[in-house]
Amino acid sequence: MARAATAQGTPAFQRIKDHVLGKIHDGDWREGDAIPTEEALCKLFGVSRMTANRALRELAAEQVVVRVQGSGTFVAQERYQATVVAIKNIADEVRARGHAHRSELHKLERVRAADQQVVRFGLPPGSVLFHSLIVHFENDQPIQVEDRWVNAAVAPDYLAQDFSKSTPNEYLMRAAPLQGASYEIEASMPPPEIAEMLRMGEREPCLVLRRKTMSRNQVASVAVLWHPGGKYSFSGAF
Amino acid sequence: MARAATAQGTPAFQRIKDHVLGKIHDGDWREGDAIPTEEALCKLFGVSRMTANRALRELAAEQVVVRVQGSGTFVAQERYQATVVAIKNIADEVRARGHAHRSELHKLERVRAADQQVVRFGLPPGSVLFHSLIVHFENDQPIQVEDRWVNAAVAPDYLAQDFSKSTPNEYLMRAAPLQGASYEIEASMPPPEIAEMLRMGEREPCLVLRRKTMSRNQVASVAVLWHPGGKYSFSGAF
DNA sequence: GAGTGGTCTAGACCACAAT
DNA sequence: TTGTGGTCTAGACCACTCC
Repeated sequence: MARAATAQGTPAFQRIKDHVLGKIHDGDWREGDAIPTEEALCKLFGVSRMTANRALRELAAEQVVVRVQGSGTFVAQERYQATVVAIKNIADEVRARGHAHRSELHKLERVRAADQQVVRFGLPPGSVLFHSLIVHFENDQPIQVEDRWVNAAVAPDYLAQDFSKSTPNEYLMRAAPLQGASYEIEASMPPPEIAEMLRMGEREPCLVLRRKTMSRNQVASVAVLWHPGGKYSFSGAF
Repeated sequence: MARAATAQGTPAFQRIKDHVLGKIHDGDWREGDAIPTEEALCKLFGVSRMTANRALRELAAEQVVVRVQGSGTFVAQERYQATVVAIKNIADEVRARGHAHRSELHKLERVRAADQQVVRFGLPPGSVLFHSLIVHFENDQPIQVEDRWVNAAVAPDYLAQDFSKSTPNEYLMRAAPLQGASYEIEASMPPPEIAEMLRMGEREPCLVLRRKTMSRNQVASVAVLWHPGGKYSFSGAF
């Protein structure tokens, strides 16, 4: 009987999954090894093929195994663990801590894509972009400078938003369904303007998040988020 | 017929998923709305219940919908997007860039848990910990100081490893199956010893990753990873 | 009690891989 | 040609929710 009897109430597909996970964890089946076919598991557990199939299909979705039609099912390569930083709307994040959020709008303008932006957005030169610069405060302490360029084709009403009431993030999430994003996190010394907006000392570094978001197969927005190094960190768990 | 005919070859369960995703994307079905029952989808698409069930079950696994037994299937709350930073073994990462990796071992010692460590590890005071301090190089440029404390109960052979040949990461992955981790990313000025090991200038900041890993329901390891701000960043996409 | 999802069966046909 | 996975059917019984 496969493995020590699992709880009675456990569904059959789950018992099969547990069996396979156990074998892999115990080292009986290693990376690249073929594991029993659906047919074999049917006999071993006395279930129909659909049930064995569901177990293996779910393990494949979880990247525990790899399935090759016509060939078999194999133990997948060990996955690298991933740390997850949730991208939150900063206003929600601050309020979730029970603090007051407010923001100051420093710039809100329409610009023609210059060379640098053209590269980042992958747009024809001369396309219209919107540019905003906003400082976010938590209990009247500045915690983020949000320097953002927005593709006008994706979010045409950007300039009409009231960014004292909502954040660009909130508007963009509504206007441009997020398709994907890429980002980079780095530590760097802020230029004097940024340092001043964040009321930082001369020798304090910033934690910088650069993020590019995609919507409708175009770059929707490029944001550079500056945070005072000593007061802000990204954290998470998995 | 539900929605514009999808490609002929598309499996029925996928066509149903696409239909539901389309309705949600178009705003026809909003957060919390009930969506058609399995029965209804069976009729709409002319399929058996197992097929409609698979479509909805997979959407539930993807957190697009929430299913409540006895009640119905509902559009899930919008998820916050998550950025993913892969935790890689730094040696692999460097080699993947086609560069040479080497490391220098500065410390490798057995210590008794002092107050600070006791808190982080949740261990009884006086427990045994191992401590290592290693500098990692990419093409002879220092790119990371790895300051690590390891729970001796989880990885008893830590001191016997040859860290010129493998990294603590590699050893720990083998010795202590990873259960979970929490981390924090911040920007800060390095203390002079760290700055010297990374050959950094006086006013350059570090990108610091603090990570706690769990194994067998205990804290396995606490690592503080210092990187030169200008030369190193975390990046990813989703 | 009626409606809904959770699970399962015993077949079936197909596409693809290895031989 | 044989074995494998990919998909699907037309039923079934059960647990749970809501009325």
